[in-house]
Amino acid sequence: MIPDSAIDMFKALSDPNRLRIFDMLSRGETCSCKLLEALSISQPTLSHHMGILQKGGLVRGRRDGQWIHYSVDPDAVHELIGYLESVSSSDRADGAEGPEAN
Amino acid sequence: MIPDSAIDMFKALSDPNRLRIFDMLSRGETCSCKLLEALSISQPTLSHHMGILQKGGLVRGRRDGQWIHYSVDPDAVHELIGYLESVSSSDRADGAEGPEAN
DNA sequence: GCGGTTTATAGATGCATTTCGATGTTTCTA
DNA sequence: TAGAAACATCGAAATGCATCTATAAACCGC
Repeated sequence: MIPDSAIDMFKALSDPNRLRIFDMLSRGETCSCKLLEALSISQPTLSHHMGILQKGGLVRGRRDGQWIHYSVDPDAVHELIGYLESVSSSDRADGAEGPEAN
Repeated sequence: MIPDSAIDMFKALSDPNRLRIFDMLSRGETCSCKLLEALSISQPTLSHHMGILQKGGLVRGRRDGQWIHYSVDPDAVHELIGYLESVSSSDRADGAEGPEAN
């Protein structure tokens, strides 16, 4: 079956700015200031995107005083990988019936 | 680096109907008629979605007379898996510098 | 070539999304 | 408690997207 969260995850990664953010975070925990420097978008727009990434579960924020440090949630990424692997394997685990014969 | 095709792939999978189609195709080659039966959308809408899935590279169509049979392209899926695996691993292959220390 | 079937395209419409400036809220420091 | 900095929310504008109907194009059997 398709995980409930898959749509939100794919949607979160389907925007160029968000995918760029995701990619930056994959290199290590990063604060908003660094993201703002790199992305040439406004602060409210960044806040909006971070909300979508967090709602999708792919990214977590850790408050450190005034700043928030964001990082990728590996478990969420692995969940997505697991689903894609189940798709790419020819016989699926949830009621598969193999390739069609027509 | 982010693969050029990643955005198109994520975008292709970020719609409920397209993800459902993708999931159906993962169980084996399927013709449009079956997809139309399962999805309660119009034929032009299905054609639109199949175009997006194919442009993203995730799905291929094979013409057989009047019909077109669609299937998942495993290479494209593996490319996406590869990217996500590079993200979830702590040290990345393309100029990573590890977690921040701040 | 003709009628029938399948697929693609065109045009329109309503909804969602991205983005911004302005403003509010939270948090630390003095 | 005041001020400053970071972040979130609000309201609005612009764009994008999913969906439909109508129509065209491709394909097959006769």
